[in-house]
Amino acid sequence: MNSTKERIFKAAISTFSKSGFYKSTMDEIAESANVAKGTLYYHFKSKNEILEFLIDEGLKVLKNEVSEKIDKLNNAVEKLRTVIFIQSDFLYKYGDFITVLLSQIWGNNKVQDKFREKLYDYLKIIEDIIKEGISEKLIVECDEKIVSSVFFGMISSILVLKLRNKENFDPGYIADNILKYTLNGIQYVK
Amino acid sequence: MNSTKERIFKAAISTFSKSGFYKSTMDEIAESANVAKGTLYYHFKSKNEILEFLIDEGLKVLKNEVSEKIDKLNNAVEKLRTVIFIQSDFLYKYGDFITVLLSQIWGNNKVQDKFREKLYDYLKIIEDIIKEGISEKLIVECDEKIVSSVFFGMISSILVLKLRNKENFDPGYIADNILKYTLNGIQYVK
Amino acid sequence: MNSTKERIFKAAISTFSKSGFYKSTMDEIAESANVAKGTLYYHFKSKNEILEFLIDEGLKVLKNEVSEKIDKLNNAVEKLRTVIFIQSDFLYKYGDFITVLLSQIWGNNKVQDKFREKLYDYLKIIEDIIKEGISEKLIVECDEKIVSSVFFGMISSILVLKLRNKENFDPGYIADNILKYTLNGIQYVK
Amino acid sequence: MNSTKERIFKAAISTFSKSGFYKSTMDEIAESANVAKGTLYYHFKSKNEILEFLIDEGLKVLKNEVSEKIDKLNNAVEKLRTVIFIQSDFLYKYGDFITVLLSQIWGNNKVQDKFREKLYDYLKIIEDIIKEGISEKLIVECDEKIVSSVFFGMISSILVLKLRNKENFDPGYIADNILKYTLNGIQYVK
DNA sequence: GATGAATGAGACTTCATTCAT
DNA sequence: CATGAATGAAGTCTCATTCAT
Repeated sequence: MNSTKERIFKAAISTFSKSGFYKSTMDEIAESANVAKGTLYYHFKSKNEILEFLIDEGLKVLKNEVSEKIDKLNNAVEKLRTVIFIQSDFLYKYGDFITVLLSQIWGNNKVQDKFREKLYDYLKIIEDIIKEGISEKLIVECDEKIVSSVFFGMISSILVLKLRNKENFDPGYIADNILKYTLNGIQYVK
Repeated sequence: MNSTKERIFKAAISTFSKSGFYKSTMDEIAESANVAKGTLYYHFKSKNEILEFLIDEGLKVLKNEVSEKIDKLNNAVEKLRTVIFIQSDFLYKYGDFITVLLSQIWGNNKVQDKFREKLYDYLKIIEDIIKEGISEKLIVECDEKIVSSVFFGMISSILVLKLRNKENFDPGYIADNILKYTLNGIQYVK
Repeated sequence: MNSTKERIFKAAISTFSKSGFYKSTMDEIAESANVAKGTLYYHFKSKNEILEFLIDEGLKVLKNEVSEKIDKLNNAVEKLRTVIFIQSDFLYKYGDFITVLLSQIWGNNKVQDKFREKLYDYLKIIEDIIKEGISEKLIVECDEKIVSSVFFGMISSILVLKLRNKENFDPGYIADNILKYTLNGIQYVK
Repeated sequence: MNSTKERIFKAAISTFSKSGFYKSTMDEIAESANVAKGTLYYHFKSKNEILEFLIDEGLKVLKNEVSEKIDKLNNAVEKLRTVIFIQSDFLYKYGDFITVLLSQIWGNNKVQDKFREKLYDYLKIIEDIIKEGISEKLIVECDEKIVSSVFFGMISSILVLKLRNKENFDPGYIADNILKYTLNGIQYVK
């Protein structure tokens, strides 16, 4: 990615996250990227394509971070621990991207369907870990579709927390706690 | 709420959920409500105000359903069970509303901040249940802000599931499973 | 004029003067008159008709005040003195009406042409006084069309003054001075 | 001012003058300027800003014409003579602009207040001439605020005359006469 | 590669007017 | 006489996109 395109990319994430995709204008993105409006169209076919590119890249980074770290581990519980930590850390580092993602995957039109498909690829990684954990008897028998969705829901949870507690948001603390509840449950057992 | 305003209200939910808030036009809403465009403006000041009204009403219904059922119970675990069930059922019945809500609460502009504030009112109900459970020793010591956010994240989880499995989405089954994992955790204990 | 129509009439003058004819809405007028919007249409055919009625009435009052006072005088200079004083006083009492009038008589469309025609009727009164004064050798030979127009221009002058000096606008002082300059000129003569 | 913006400027004066500011539409202006509607908004933020720009420019030209000619003269009476002549000539050349101006300066809303402020800058030039004339004993002691307002009122007078006598409007004749009456008064002196 | 003036479809909104009550 | 809910034509403005330079 050459430097102009990268500047546009970053400007777009920041702009979309601040104002949302629809309220962001090509003018804003161009200004924020310090290029002329026409330049956006030299690097991207359309505003939609910027969004698509952005979501592709973001999910690619997330998937890579997860895959990389997970491959070195050989215990499903450790892997899930890692997933939770990475998600929390990712949101800490790339909150703007998550904001854009979460604003765009609901709804039933084509673009949103496409984005969700990309998301499912990520969820499959989690599903696989869960299946592995079940067969290893480290995780209880459960519906892996539901559980992987719950893992995704955690991203929403963490973003809600972050937005609620802007000043002191500690991704490590969050991850630790969520992990504990997820593995052990919250019910008190005598 | 007189009948015209109600027709507009319903048309708006359906339209926003189908096309998203920004891609929905006042023309579409008017047509779907079978009124003239001007009539929308007789009952609402602006498109934004329709959205606001819609989110207010939706969250009010959700809060009422939860409060009503919860007040009859006197056990925090039972209450959380109920919350999960209601959330799942609510999403089954009013998926369109949830779609609109989840598309609008991320981001940092004024309107979204306002919507999130309304959401926090709902989360406070859950926080209270958790505090109650902790003091009753039915729930383990935990950070109630995090846990209540996780409970909200479940709404996202369930919507992801519903969108993924359009044909056979069974709110009872989902609720049962999520509840089990939430209370007992997913780690296998010998 | 029954009481409802009169309330509308007064509300219209005040509203038109505050916001101008085009920015005033029937809603505003109705609210200011404390009647329902439909009631306006019971008493007037249209918004334009309200304006027309208002200008007709206003000019009628001005013409009457002038005619009444002038008929008792038998000296053209005294008559002009009276015209100036009445104009100044009228503007003091009915500034809102003058504001509306002065905003509506320029331009070339039909309505404005019509309003100007009504105004010319007033100017003719002044022309006649001037002609009378010339034949009586009280006033120098001059073009009475020009001079009567100048007398009208004074209304603009006085409104400008009033708007500039909101706090202390003294119609008597203004009238005295303008009269002096008009009769004697402003050039210093040895 | 580049050529597109200038075309819009001229189209706007002509359109506003024909139909008045409020009845003129952006469509009309665009068509008259031979540009697309969007182009108007590329060069001006809003319809109001076109009006503002137009009034600024018009008054600037008037002030410049007056200042330029006046600076060469060193006699207050000659200066006033020049003012009257320029006003009359300006109205002959740029009647459309004067029409727009006179339709917009009455009333009490913000925009009109702003326009009047700009007008006062012009009146101050006249005030200064009058003060000068008084100190030179060329002009009688008088209230310069009133007299400068009267000079402005003449613009209204002349426009009334022009509108009344469309076919034969001779700015030189008008100026000569008004000047005579203004300096010497209209009262016959033995 | 980059620019930015120009475009025009289409969005939101306003508001005078109507009409059944 | 009076009301006010409903209308829809028409206006202002936005903005993604194009294209000649």
